[in-house]
Amino acid sequence: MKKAELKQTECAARLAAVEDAMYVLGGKWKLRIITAVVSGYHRFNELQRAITGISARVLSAELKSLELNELVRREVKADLTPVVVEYLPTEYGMTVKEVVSVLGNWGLKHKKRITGKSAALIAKED
Amino acid sequence: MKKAELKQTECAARLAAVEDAMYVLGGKWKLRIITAVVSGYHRFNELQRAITGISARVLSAELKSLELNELVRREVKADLTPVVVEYLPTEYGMTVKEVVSVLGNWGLKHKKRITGKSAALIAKED
DNA sequence: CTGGATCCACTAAGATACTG
DNA sequence: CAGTATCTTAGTGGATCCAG
Repeated sequence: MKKAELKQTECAARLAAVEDAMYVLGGKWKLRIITAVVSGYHRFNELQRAITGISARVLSAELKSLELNELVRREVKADLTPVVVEYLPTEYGMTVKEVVSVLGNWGLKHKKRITGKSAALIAKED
Repeated sequence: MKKAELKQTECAARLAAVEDAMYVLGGKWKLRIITAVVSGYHRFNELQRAITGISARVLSAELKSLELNELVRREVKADLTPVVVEYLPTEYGMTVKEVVSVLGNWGLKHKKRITGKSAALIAKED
């Protein structure tokens, strides 16, 4: 395999990794939910109130996904009624902070660059 | 405004910035296209061949979006037939490299962590 | 060759109602 | 309280044909 081909392969692998990350963290709600959990909202209905606009259905699905990826931890506090369920942050979940930070910084810079210059962020009413 | 409220505001602003970034870079194709352009594919059909699976419609739309955000530059080489159009990387487009890098690293680590442990990246056949 | 136009399929997500 | 079930809607992307 030649050098150029190696480069191609590396590049594809990087892209695949990026897509994995997007798959786990992307979408409309995942980061919001992680943030909320980290911020101290632990109960289901608490989260639904904190995250304006999310439906129970979606919140439920997203929490399951985050739990599978070990970004939050689900803990049943009692098996008597009323059942108390808590979603707690994991130490691993904290590792997304760096990602969020870099992404956020770029987004901020980009907005400054583009705002007023054109309608680039158009159709995404700020 | 109290300290806690300030924190909330900051947090919301960060999230908004992250979402802006996601909006500009996210989706199925944007990063792929940027990568392809940076890698030396400049013509429309060249890009379509390089990016396996993309349709002309989507490529066209994505390129417009990227151009609006100044991540690629569209240049018409001749106004005679056959018209030659080139999509070129901008220096600004290079600033996404850091983002891609961080995202990619996290994605890679995450895959290693999760693979085999569960079906977490499930339904996303690798 | 470079796309625009049209039509269609798929999926994410909203609304609402309901169960243990 | 903590979800699930069902229905519906909106956005995204694919396929195909067509025009400059």
